[in-house]
Amino acid sequence: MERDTPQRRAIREVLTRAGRPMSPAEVLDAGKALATGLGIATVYRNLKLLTESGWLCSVDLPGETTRYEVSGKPHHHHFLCRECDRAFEVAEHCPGNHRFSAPSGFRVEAHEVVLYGVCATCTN
Amino acid sequence: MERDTPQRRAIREVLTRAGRPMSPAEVLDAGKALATGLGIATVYRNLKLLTESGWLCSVDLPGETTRYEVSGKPHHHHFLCRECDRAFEVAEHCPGNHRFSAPSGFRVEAHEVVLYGVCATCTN
DNA sequence: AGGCCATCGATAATCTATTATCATTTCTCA
DNA sequence: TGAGAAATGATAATAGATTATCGATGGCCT
Repeated sequence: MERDTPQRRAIREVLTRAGRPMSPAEVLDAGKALATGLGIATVYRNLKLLTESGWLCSVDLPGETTRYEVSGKPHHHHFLCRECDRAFEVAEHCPGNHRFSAPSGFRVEAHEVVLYGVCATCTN
Repeated sequence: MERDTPQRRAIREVLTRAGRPMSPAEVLDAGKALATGLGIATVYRNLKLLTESGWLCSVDLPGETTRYEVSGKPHHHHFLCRECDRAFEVAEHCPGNHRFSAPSGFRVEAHEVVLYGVCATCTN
């Protein structure tokens, strides 16, 4: 059966609080504050488990390591801060799938928009 | 000085003809037809050289290995075929940088749009 | 033609991310 | 409470991409 461990609880807590996609390393760092001695292997194991169970979903950004975010959120895109290298969710204004056209013969089934810039924290 | 070798010529030829971003492995495959015995090290070396000289630019797509395309083209996005895993350029209709808004405090400096689907070749 | 040295090909080495191993700990339920 | 199995942490192993090494080759200039 699936057990309720402090480590697993910490990992879920971290991702819920953050509300943004996090890398395994980020989850480890933040998780240590909630579960002393937390190891990277445990982080990877649980990110995988939680993803398979549907609670998390993976987020790939160009040239970046895979991040994970709590699933079930409405359609949104991502913002990557060039300063702190953190990823954020951007829910506002999506041009919509149909707005992205491709040459004839090409069938567009999905799209991904990544914004780059400086986040609110790093701007100050 | 920089020499004119059959290998380097082949690599440039391949990327020019293709007109789309190619991975080192793709360049190697196609390049072998133009330069017998072409090796992967030579491909990497020249992709690096050509990128540093500005003739090529690198293209990162989510979860994909870095690709390279001839630089100097106007603003465009990329299309990744789920069938053949080839990347293409998509020049048509860009919503424009200003159309992608982010929460207040966030400064958007660039954007990347990646379309996923089935290319014209794989559709048939 | 002759020589220098950029370049080549093969492959070993490196790097980063992720997974496997294994002894130990600790949930969970009877 | 006690046993069994899931979970953990440390770390070795793996995987894929890219770079370094090195002896051999061959452009390019005199």
